[in-house]
Amino acid sequence: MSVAIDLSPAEENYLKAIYHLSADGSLEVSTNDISSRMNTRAASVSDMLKKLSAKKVIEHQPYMGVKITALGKSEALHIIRKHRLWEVFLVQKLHFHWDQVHEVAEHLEHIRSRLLIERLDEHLGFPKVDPHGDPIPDAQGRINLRPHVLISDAEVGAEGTMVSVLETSPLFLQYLDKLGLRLGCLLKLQDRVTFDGSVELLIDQNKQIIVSNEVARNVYISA
Amino acid sequence: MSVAIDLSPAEENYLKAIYHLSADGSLEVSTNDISSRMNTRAASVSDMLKKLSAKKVIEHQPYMGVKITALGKSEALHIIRKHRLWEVFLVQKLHFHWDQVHEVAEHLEHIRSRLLIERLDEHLGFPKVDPHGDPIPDAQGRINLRPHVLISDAEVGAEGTMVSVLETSPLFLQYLDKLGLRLGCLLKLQDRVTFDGSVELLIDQNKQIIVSNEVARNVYISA
DNA sequence: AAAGATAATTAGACAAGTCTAAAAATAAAA
DNA sequence: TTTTATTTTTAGACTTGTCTAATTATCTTT
Ligand SMILES: [Mn+2]
Ligand SMILES: [Mn+2]
Ligand SMILES: [Mn+2]
Ligand SMILES: [Mn+2]
Repeated sequence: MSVAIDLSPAEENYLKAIYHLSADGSLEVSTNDISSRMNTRAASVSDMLKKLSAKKVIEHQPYMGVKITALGKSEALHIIRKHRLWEVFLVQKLHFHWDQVHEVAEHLEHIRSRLLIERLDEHLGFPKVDPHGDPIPDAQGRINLRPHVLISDAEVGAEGTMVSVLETSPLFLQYLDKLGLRLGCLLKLQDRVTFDGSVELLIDQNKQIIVSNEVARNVYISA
Repeated sequence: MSVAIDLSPAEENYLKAIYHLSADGSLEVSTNDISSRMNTRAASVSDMLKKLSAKKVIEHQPYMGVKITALGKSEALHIIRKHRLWEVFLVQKLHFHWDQVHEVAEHLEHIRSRLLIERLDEHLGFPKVDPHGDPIPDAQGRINLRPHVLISDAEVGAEGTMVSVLETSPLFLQYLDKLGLRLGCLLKLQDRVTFDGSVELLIDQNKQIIVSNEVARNVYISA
C-alpha cells in the first residue's frame, strides 16, 4: 500500500508542475521554469522546494536543479489521474466543452477520497484518455502511451489521426474548433513552409487548411 | 444578479454553521455555540466574526450575539445547495452509502463554478431532497419545506413517513440502518417511556422496535 | 448591589504560502 | 581570466487561519 504522504493543494500543484516540466520525471527542472509555469516568483519556488524536499518527493541541492523522486512521481501521477478523470466526467456526464474543463479540474483534483476516485472511474467506464487525448494513469500510476508525434516534428507526407493536444487553454482549443481540428480526425501533412514553419494539412481527406507553427507545435498525431 | 461576495472555504464553513445554528437565520447565535460546532476555540471564532462582519454576511456587535444578514443567508443557502447536490450525486451516481457522503461533500461544496452546479443539478434530474431528507435550495435560494416533526416531539399515536434525519454522522446513520429505520418508511409512535424519553415504534406496520430519546431527537417524520 | 461565574474579546504567537528587495552562486562574455 | 549577466537563494514582510493565555464584559447568585 502507498505510504502516507500528506501534501497540501499548493504542494500538489507544484509537484505536478515539476513532473510535467521534467518530461514525466526524466529531466532536471530549474527554479525559473517552475516559477514561470506556476505564475509565482522564484523566491516562492525556492521556499516550496524546501518543503517538497523535506517530504521526499523531490531531490534538491541548492543552486543545482530539481529531480523528482520515485515517490514524487507516483504522487504526481495520482493527482494527474484525478485531474483527468474529473475532466472526463465534466465532458461525458455534464456536457462541458473541452475548453471548459481544465480550470474546474484544477480544483477537483485536490479532493481526497479513495472511494470517490474508484467509483468515479467506474461510473465513467474506466476511460483511458481525457478530453484532450492525454492518457489516464491507473490506480497504480501506470500510463499506457500511444505512439504519437507533434505535427511540427512530423515529416511532409505523414498521416495519422489527431490523438492529443499539448496546450489546453480555452483560446487555443476554441481556435482548433474553428479550424475543424478535433481529436480523432485524420490528418495529412501536405506541405511545410520552411520560412515560418507553418504547415498545410488535409483534414479527413476533404478539407485543406494552413496552420501556424505555433499550432503545429501543440497538436499530436498518431505515429 | 448576485453581488460579488468572495468567501474563503473557512469563511464559508463558519457562515454555514451560523446559518444552521440560527435555525435558518432567525435566531441569534453565540460565540461558544459556533466554536463548539466548528471544533475551534472561541478566540478563533471572534477573529472570524470580524471577517464575516466586514464582508457584510453577518451583523455582530462585540459581546452581543451574531445575526446573519439577508446577504449572508443567501450565501449560506448557496453553499448548502452545493453540499446537498453533491451528496445526491455521490449516492445516486457513485453508489455511496448515506453515511459516507457528508465528509466528501464538505469539500466539494467549496468548488466555485456556476456551470458545474447548474449542470450537476440537471444531471441529477433536479432533485428536491438530499440523501438525509434535507431540502435542496434552488438557484435563487428558495427552499421548499415539508411539514415535519421530530419523533421526540410527536404525540403518542402519531403516524408519518420518515422524512429526514438531523444527525449525519456515520455512526448514527449506521445505527439507523441496523434498526431498520430508513427514509420513506412508515412509522407509528406506539408508546413513550416518561422515565427516559425512549419510544416504541412500529415500522411499516410490521416491525416493532424501541429507540432511545437520543435517536428520537434526531429523526423527523411527516406531520 | 457586590461577588463570583461564565462568556467573549484582545494580545501575542505560529505555520503556510506568498511577495519584494538584497545577497550569493553560477554561467556567459569580453 | 576578469567582468558582466543571469539564476537562485536568503532576509524580511504580509495575510489567513489557527492556537493559548490574559483581560474585559455580561450574567447569576447570593
Ligand atoms: Mn490544482
Ligand atoms: Mn486534460
Ligand atoms: Mn465545507
Ligand atoms: Mn445531507
